[in-house]
Amino acid sequence: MDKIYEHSLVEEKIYKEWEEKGYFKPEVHPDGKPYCIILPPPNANGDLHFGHAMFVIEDILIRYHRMKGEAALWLPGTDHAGTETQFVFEKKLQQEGKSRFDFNRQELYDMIWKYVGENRGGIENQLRRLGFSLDWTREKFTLDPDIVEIVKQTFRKMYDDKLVYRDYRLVNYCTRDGTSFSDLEVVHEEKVNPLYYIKYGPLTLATTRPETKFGDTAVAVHPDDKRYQQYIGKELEIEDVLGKSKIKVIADESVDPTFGTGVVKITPAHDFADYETGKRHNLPMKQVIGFDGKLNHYAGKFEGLYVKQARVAVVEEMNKKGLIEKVDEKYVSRIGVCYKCKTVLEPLPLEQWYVKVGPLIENAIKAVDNGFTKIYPENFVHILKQWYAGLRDWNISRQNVWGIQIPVWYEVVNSEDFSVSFIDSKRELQKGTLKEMIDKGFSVEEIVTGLQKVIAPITAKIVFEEQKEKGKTYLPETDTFDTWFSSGQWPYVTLKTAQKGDFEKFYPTSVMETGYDILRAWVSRMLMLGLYIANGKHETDLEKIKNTVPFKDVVLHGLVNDPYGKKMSKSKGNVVNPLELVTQYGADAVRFALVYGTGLGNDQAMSYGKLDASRKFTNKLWNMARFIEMQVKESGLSLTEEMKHPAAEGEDLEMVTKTQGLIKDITKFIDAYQFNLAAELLYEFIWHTVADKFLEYVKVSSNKKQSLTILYDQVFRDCLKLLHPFMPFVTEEIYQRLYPKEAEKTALIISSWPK
RNA sequence: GGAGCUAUAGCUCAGUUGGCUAGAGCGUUUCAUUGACAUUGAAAAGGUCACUGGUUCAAGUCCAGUUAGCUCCACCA
Repeated sequence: MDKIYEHSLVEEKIYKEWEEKGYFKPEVHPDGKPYCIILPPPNANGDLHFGHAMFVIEDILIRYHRMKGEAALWLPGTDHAGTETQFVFEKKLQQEGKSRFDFNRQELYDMIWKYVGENRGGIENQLRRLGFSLDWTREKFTLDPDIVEIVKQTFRKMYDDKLVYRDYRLVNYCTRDGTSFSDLEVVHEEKVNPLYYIKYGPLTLATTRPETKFGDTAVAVHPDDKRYQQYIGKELEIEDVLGKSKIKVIADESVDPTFGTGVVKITPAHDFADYETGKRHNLPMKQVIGFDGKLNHYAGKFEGLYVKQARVAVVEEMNKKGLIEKVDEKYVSRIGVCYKCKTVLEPLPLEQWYVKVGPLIENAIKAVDNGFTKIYPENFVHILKQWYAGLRDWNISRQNVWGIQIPVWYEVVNSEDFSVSFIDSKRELQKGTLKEMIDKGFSVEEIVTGLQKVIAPITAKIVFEEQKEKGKTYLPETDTFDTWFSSGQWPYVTLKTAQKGDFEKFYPTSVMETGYDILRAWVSRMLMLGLYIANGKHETDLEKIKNTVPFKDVVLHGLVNDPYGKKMSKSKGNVVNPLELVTQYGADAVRFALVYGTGLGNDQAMSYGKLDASRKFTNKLWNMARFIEMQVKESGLSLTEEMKHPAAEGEDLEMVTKTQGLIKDITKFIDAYQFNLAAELLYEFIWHTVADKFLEYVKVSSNKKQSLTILYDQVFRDCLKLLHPFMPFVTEEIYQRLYPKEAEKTALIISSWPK
């Protein structure tokens, strides 16, 4: 054996051997108890970041259960990550001087497919380099045809069960990315937004958004506000930027009399609160901002200006006309921005698909309350339930191409009600109502072929593919599902499609291990959707809920930050590629450093100190093995023959007893998801009890042969096994060298867990 | 506005049914050693476990409150 452990000579060779011999497949223990973890699918749009290395926790669990003789399945996969991937890809297009408006849906989809295909290989390579014992023969992708089919069926079922519906309401819309978002995806930023006090006839009101005034359909005051009693219910005639106009005064409880002047303009089409107020008072919705972020014809001479420009222009005009009483220039408010591109989101009215969350949440909470799904650390139960409690219906429509198209068609009765955009056969972008396009001479077929986007009226009749009747005209829904709608079904769809019989054997899965940051976005959705699809319907029977949870345990790890404790992000330039560290320190050291010294669910700062200590530990282990090998040869013991266990006594017996205690402790810690304690104890025991004390004792023992045998044949082998889930490469390499005869039969990875 | 997390050695952090004489890594100091070990070993210094109360035979650990930092959620013009 070399004097120094050289991970670069070992890791690739060992991983290849494991994989080729099929050790990652649950079939190595065909009769074992099923144990299953589904890998949280990384986004297939780039490299893994360092946080992904935390999947080591899953590998520890899988290796441990595999060694216990269970049929352990760790199923890999990647996620198409609709909005994010399209964002990344469009940036790339932009660099080439193109945009998505140059392509029809199919062309764009095919291009992204190719791009993503290239990325997926890189991700797989990273996961292998970290030593993850994933069953690659079962790898899945969220856009695999069989998965897409199931996701569409789920939607269909939910439609029949009235758990999804289409509605026309305000959505958070990014005019740059051209898509809406769910509430969860909106990021709020604090910004200085001047507060303008504007005269509306005899009244003055305060607003940060004067440019939306063209969409006002009322002004509101609090019903008890004494200052304005004489106006309630009246229609005011006011002088406005576009000349004289009329506006109604309503009374609504939601108005805060202490804010501004106690008067507020109501713009139902462009403000969430106003939308609600508008519904209570039956106010018309007047959309003055388009999906391109520009003002439309209602804005008169301001038509065509972007919101930002329009605000300046409108204020200027109002100043000229003396309509502005005062301006609070320093007013700070929090506004929603796009989580990807940081563009200010516009609340815009749009026809969208929603999931009715009530019944699904009810069952998810039952699963958690009854302990059918347990969450570690426990405090996340409260976070989850609190989120469920305030959850509104879930907008699952995304105006993206990259994703699973919502599988419905709309019957065209009046072609004036439909607006379309498409690339015609001459590769020109066409936009307008369906009627205008047909009048221009385009056939419906040509339109559908080059389609980019259809907006169907909320009243349109909805049919599925096979329900289309001959002689009628239909346009497809162009929106795709929110990525979380498909990944929310991940445990179900993967096991249904990976290999025949997997679902029956492995569902419900044993553990879902992921970062706590996606508890709401992902784990919560898997619980909601998983219970529903596994039962095929909304089920209230507790026994059925128990048997259909997508996972029995949820284990949440913390974030890995940069060495200074700051969140790693591309924009800050402090992202560390896990592969660089694996190359430098070895996979075992990287894995160990991530687990050592961090309690479950706590964030950690990446630490070069811990990496170094871990790497030294691999070297220590290596040299312990080297010492044992030499001693065994010197003393005439055999490396190939099974030894007879001598009756231990004295120091030897004590060592055996201590090792047995260690086995109990490590087993207990892993079962309780206390990986840090297991790692710390192993480090302490192997280095300071075995190496510093017992190994030194063996050198001077009066019965050296017996002491050495205890060390070689009991203590050290057990240590290797206990350490293997944490440091798989170095332990396997040592095992094969030190115990060649056993290793010939069963590699360490599939050997038995010590008892 | 609501919730959660964190506060322990110079630094980074463990310490999960209360039993601690409070630990690790790195750093610091002293000594030893070419040894199985890009060293490693033996030892040392260093902590009123944020603060104040409470429960208990016993509190770093449980409870209440205070302070500070971080994070998340909801978002009113």
